[in-house]
Amino acid sequence: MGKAGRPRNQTARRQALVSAAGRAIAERGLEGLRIKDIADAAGVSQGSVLYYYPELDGLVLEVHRGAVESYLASRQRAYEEAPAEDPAARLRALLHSGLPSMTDDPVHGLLYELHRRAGRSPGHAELMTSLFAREVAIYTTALEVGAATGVFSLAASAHDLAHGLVALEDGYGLHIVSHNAALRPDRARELILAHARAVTGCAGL
Amino acid sequence: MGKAGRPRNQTARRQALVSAAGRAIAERGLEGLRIKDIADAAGVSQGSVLYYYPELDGLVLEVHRGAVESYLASRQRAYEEAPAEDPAARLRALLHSGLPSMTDDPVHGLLYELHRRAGRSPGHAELMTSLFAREVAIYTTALEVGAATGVFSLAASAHDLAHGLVALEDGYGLHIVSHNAALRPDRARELILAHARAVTGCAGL
DNA sequence: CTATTGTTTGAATCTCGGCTCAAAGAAACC
DNA sequence: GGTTTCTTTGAGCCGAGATTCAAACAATAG
Repeated sequence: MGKAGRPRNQTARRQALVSAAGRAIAERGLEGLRIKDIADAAGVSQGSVLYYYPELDGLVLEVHRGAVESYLASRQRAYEEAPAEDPAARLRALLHSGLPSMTDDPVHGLLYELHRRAGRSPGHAELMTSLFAREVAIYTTALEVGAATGVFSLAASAHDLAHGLVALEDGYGLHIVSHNAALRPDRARELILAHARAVTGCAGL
Repeated sequence: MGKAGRPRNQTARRQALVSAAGRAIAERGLEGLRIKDIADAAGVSQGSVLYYYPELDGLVLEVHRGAVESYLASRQRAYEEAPAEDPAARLRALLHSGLPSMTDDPVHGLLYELHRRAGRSPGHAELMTSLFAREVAIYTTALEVGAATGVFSLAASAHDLAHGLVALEDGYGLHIVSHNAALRPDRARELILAHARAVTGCAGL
């Protein structure tokens, strides 16, 4: 009764599809997402897409999950690559990594696009919640380290201040990806930095 | 050569359609918006919707415009209804009017839904830009009055602080309408209030 | 090799919603 | 009454995209 046949190698193909779907969403948005786009981006036929993801929602959720993870990883990296003995520089690097760049930023654009589903889909809401909490955690650490070494003197609890910084980023970021003409990325970055200076009492930021 | 015939009364019908479309969008979102939904909500046939708005985009833009105006009017009202001799109370009222309420807030939900189009449609981007600028203006006034009467001692220019408050609202509001489980409206309100206290140096907030 | 099962394809079908349009209805004017 | 113009309707047409599916193809075991 030995089983035979071609072995499954679904994980590789799935990852390729997730990546392709991410590119397709970034390009045409969630509304215009067509199975054909995903298939083209992945270099396979429409049938294959359905073979692995009979429900497109599952694929989109996977894209969201991947975007959240890679975004968090990139922020963590930005934080850790700054000199550990300079908490101000680390916080600055963190702040810098949290705003969409001048040109249309694919990562941030994708995340905002996917967050739009959160209001109607528990799965996406969960991912957004998790992203927020983990960003807050990174900031909290950064602030606490600065306070412990005497570089920062915090105006409130590190946790509360971290919430504020993340929310500020989200608010400004929303306007930037939405092409608010009155709010250039440089200006937003400067405003956030000024806020951070105020709440940390650290002029060197 | 006297003209004859039924007079046009398009404005009334157009407003009814805009209102109906707003309700339909709030209910099913922009993605699922169907002409039939608008027609049903307005109590007319599909043909009538097309008669007044051959391009649905025009109707959606009108909905956005209306939402922005009525939202700004409601905030201005909240500000002015608070006692003029108490700048702190006025600022508090303003802050209170800027966050989605506990229950799914139809106004904020609609605005966030419409702002999503801004990244791809110049018309919507313009409305979002205008909304932001006018909110900043209201806050700037509120802060300057408080500073002039000695109730506030501002940590930075009123204009910059106003930007921060609006961005904070947008950031927290985004998470609230997206059902971020870790950020209840009460908590967000308290965090914003704390931030306002810090930058105005006004403990009475 | 054959058998067996996993994978891929793309043309055919199905479905939904936008759009057309001819006809009917309504209001003003003669 | 009749005429003219604006308005409304809804059935039917149409296309875009999802979904199905039978057949072809590939890898591995025996």
